[in-house]
Amino acid sequence: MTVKRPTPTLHDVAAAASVSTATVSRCLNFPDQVAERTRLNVKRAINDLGYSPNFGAKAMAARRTNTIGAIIPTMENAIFARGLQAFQDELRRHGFTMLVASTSYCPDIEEEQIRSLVARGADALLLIGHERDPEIYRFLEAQGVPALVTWAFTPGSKRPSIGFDNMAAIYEMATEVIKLGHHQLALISAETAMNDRAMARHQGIQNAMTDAGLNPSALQFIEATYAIEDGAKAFEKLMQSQVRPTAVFCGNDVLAVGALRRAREMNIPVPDDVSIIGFDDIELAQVAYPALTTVHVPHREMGRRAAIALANLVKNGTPIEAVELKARPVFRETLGPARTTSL
Amino acid sequence: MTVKRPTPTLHDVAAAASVSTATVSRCLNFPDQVAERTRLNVKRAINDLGYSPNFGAKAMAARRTNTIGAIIPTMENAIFARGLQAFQDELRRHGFTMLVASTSYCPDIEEEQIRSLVARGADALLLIGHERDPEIYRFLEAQGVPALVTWAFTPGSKRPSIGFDNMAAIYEMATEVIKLGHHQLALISAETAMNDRAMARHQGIQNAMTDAGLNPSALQFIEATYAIEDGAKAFEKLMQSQVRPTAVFCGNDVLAVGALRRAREMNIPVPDDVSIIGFDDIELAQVAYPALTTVHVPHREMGRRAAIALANLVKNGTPIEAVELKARPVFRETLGPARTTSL
DNA sequence: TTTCAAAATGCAAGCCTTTACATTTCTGTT
DNA sequence: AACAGAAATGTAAAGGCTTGCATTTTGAAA
Repeated sequence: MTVKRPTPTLHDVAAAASVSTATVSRCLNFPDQVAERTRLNVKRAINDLGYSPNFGAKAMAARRTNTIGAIIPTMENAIFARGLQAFQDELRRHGFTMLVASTSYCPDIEEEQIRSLVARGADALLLIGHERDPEIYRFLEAQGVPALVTWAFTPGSKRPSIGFDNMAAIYEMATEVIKLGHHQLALISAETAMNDRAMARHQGIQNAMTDAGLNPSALQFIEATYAIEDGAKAFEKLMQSQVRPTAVFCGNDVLAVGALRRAREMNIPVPDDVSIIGFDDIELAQVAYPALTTVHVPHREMGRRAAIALANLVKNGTPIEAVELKARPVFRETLGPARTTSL
Repeated sequence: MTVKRPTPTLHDVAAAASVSTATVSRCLNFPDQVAERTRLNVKRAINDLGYSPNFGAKAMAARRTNTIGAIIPTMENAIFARGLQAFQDELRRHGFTMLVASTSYCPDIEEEQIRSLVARGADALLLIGHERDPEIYRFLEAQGVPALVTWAFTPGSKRPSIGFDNMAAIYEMATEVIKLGHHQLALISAETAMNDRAMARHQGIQNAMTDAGLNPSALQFIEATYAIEDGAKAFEKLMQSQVRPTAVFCGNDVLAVGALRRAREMNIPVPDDVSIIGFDDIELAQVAYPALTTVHVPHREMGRRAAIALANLVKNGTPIEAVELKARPVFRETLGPARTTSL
C-alpha cells in the first residue's frame, strides 16, 4: 500500500479536463449531448485519474439505481443458480444489474436480506415463493419497491407471480405413479416451514392419493435439508421403517439423487424394488444412474420472463402480468411398476 | 400501485418522533448512546413509517460500506456456488455483506463487473484466478480497493492469494494415471483464454508426461464451455479421433460427468476401455456412476479463509497472508489400468 | 457581416446520512 | 439549593452526483 490518495471524484475529473462537473456527468450518462472534442478530453481525464463514479452519490442524486435484487434460499442448489443466471443475463440486456442474496431457507435471514437490498436501492425485487410475514410485504409497499414472486404460481393469489403450479405438477406425477400400482408412498420433502412450494407438493401427492381411493394419511413423510447426503439419510430411514414404501417422492432432485445413491449402497435395486421420483429436472437428473424420473421445471424460462417483466415495470411502469408456466413429469428410469410381492 | 408516496427519510422519522436527525441516526448505529425512552419512541416511528436507511447516503457519509464483492465466472458450476456460500456465511459472521457478480468467463464482462462493484462501494474484492488485464489492477489500486485472488496459488506471484497449485495438483494425478499404463492421454479443458487455472492444468499434465518420458505434444487437447453437454460432445469427438485416448482428463467435474454420460450412451465401458478423470470433486463426482476419480479441491475451506482474511484486512488493516491449500487426487471408480489392446 | 435557433456548457440546488462540536438536561454531591 | 460532570440531544457541514434552468457558443441562413 502506498500513500492513501483520496479517490478521484467528478470534481477532479472536471478540473483535469477544464470543464464543469455537469459536463462530465453528461459525458458519462448521455454521451451524445456533448461535443466530440470535449468528450475525448473528458475520457482521457477519466482514464488518467482512474476515476469511477460513486454509486451511492449517483443513486442518491438520480433516485434510481438500475439494480434489481434477487433473494433465493441457496446458491448450492443448481435449480436456483440456473434460473438466476438466466435472470441476470436477461437483466443485463436491459441495462440492469442484479444483486443476489441467499437465505439458507431461514425466514429471519430473508427479512434481513430484503431490507438490505432495499436499503441498497434495489429498484425491484425477485422473491421465491409467496409465503412470508405480511409485515414484509407492508414494508416493501411503504418503500415503493415492487416484488415479483417466482417459482410458484398459486391460482388466485393477488400478488404478481411468474411460476408454475407446484401442486398440480406433482399431482399429475403422483397419479401416474399410483397407476403403476404403487400404494405405499413416501415423500422426502425439503423443510416445509415457510415454504409454500414444499407444502404444495405435499398436498398434491395427498390429493392424488385421495382421488385414487387411497388413504392420504398413509403417505410417509420425512423432512430433510437440501444436501445430497440428507436425501441419502432420509431414504435409509424410510427403508428401515415398518412398511417399506414402493415409491419415494423427493422434494427436489438433489434429495432424489442422494436417495438413489443410498439405494445403490444398500443394494436396493431401482426401480425394481423401489421407485424414486425427483422434482426440478436439473442436469443432475439426467446424469444420475439410473436416470431420474422427475418433474421438469422451466427454470431458465422463468428467470428470463421474470427479468423482462421486472425490467419493463421499472423502466416503463408496465404492470406485471402473472404467468403460469407448465411443469410436466419426465419419465426416465427410476420409476417402474410396483413390485407385486407386497409383503 | 397506490399513490406514489415518497419513501420516508431520516428526517421524517425525526419529525415523527420529535427529535433531531442526529438522534435517530445514533439510535440506529449506537443504540446505547441514546436514552431508553427516546429509543423506543424512535423505534416506533421507524416501524410506523416503514423507514429503511438509504444505503447510498449512508455509504457516502460514513465512507465505508461493510460490503465485499465477489466476482466469479458462473454460478452454474457448483464449485463456485459452494465456495461462495461458505464465503458469504463467514462474511456475515464478521458483519459484512457479500455482493456477487458473474462473468460467464468473459474478461470484458469481468472488467465491467469489477468497476460496478467498486462503484457500489465494495470495501474489498474476491477474484478468481490471477490472469487479467494489468490495467484492472492499476484501477483497483487507484481506487484503494484491495483484491484477493482465490482458486489459484501460483508460487512466486506477488499478489495475495488463497488457493491451491493447480499445476502441482494435476501433475500428481497425471503421474498416477501414467503409472497405470496410460500413454495416450487427452484433455477436455475449459476455455483457456484468460484462465490461468485451465492453462496450469494443461501444463501440469504435459509436465507429467515429459517427466515420464512421454511426448507432451501427444496430449490430445480440446476446449469446451462449462455445461455437461459440452463435456459429452467433446468426449464423443475424442472417441472418434484416429488414436483413441485411453485416459481422458477433464478440466472440471461437470465436463467429466458429461463425458461419462456420453461414454455410457456410446456403450464404452468405463474404466475398462477408457478412464475418465475430473477436477474439483463436487458432489456430482460421488453421485456419478461409476463414481468419478477426480482432484479434490477444498472449496469451502477456501471460501472461509478468504472471508476471514478480507474481513481482517478491511476492519483492522491486517495484511493478507497468502495461503496454499492442498488439492489432492481422489481415486474412485472411473480410473483403471490402460487397456492392453493398444490400437 | 448579421441574425437566430440549436447545440454545448455552466451554475447551483438537492438527494440522505453521519459526525464533530455545541448545547441542554440529568444525576448525585456538597 | 447550588453545582460539577456526565449523559443526552441538537446544529450544521460534508460527501459526490444529477439535472432544471440559464448562459454561451456554434453554424447556417439571410
